[in-house]
Amino acid sequence: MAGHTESEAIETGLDGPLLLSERIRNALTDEIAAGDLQPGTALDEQQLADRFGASRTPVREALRQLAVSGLVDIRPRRGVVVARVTPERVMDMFETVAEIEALCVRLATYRMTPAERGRLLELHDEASRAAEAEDVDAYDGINAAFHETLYQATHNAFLAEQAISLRGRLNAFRRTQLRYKDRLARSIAEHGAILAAIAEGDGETASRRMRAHMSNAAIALRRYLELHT
Amino acid sequence: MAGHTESEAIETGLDGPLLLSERIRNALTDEIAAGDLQPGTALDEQQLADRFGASRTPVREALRQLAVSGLVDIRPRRGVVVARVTPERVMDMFETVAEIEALCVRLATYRMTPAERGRLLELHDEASRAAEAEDVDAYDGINAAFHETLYQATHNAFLAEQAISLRGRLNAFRRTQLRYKDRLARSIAEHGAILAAIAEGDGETASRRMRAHMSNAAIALRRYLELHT
DNA sequence: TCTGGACGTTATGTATACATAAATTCCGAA
DNA sequence: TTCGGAATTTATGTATACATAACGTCCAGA
Repeated sequence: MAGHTESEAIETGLDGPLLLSERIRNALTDEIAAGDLQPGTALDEQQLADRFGASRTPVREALRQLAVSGLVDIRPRRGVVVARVTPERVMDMFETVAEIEALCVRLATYRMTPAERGRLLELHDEASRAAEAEDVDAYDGINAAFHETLYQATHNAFLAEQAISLRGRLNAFRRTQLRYKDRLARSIAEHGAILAAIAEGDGETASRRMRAHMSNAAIALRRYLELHT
Repeated sequence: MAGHTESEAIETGLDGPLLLSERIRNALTDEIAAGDLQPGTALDEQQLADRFGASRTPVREALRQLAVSGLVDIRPRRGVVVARVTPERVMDMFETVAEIEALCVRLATYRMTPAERGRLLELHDEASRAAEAEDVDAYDGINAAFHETLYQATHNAFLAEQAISLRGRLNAFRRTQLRYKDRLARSIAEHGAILAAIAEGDGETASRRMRAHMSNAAIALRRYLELHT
């Protein structure tokens, strides 16, 4: 993929060791995504600087960038906190991602190369095996690859970037959910149905099925949120 | 609108005078969007600091945030330049925005309140009058309001934010284009067709028409790009 | 004249210092 | 004891200073 990603606009990926501010940004992103830094947590600049063995300057830069991504809230002169999102907002995000995914599938159906189609089938097989082995982590990884392959197959680099970015932002808030055993199997089945529609070249059907697929995940998520808040 | 916008995550909009870094960010955003700062232009930190009567620190913060938004490219230790986008990328962006708009219209059709529907019709009338008066600037403003009203009418605050943000990013690159007289009239007609579908509650048709509407604008843009590059 | 490398210059990346607004604490009055 | 406000403290916002990598220049050699 020739297109430059959001992050590449800063990192370039070529110039050897990352800048301090970049390393801090990545670390904080990971920690927020993993839930190590829970929503509402205050982020003290000096404290973070000490932790990373840096001064406040690169820490500040990292925090400002995280704010643009929506991962933290900055209240001028009142500090930075990990963004606290309401369940309604999470559902809004989920619906948005679902619609974007549906959109990507539709475009991808009409534009993907045979190689990309093959890659999707391959990933689907891998996912099935991971599901049978009940290896949830492996499934998660393959699942992400499946979706990202779809994004790339739209042959719209910008859209793919947006989709990846959105998916990442959602991940940051959907903690350790969706580990129900039957959800995994159903997810596989739903992927299969989507692939079938793609194989027939029916982008509209594929799109509808993807929306339903994401919607099912959202319903599971809503149940989770109602239980654990 | 209760939802907090991307930028509000930083500005809050309540705490009186904006931070220096915010003012600089806004100013640079406007200048890039207006084309005063052309793609490829190198942005010297000290120079900008002098211009804004500030030190390098807030300038740097502003530049980092612009990089996350994709308005500038930062190459570590090699400086900041206004993002140079290829025509292909602009077309990718345009297609993405078109699909998002189509998506918004579909959701909005099924969810908008009578008040929102009335507001759309009102804006449509205003736009018609501006078009007849050939007041392009007024039309631009009303047009933006029309689209933003549609975003809000999805009743998905996150999606609305994304749509506004994407539209803004596209604006930043589509210079002083689309001033063909007939394009304006056709744009009005297309809006009318979209509204008609909305009135009938036919979200799918409204969505298709919006996609076509944006596609027409994209075609005009492509012609412009091919001519002026 | 052209190529290549060393040197000097410049701008970025980071650290530190200072100003100021917000939060906290403490004290006095009711 | 409780409430209100002033003083103190703390952390953010900004400025400045320093280290270093990238760039340009200049000169030597072919």
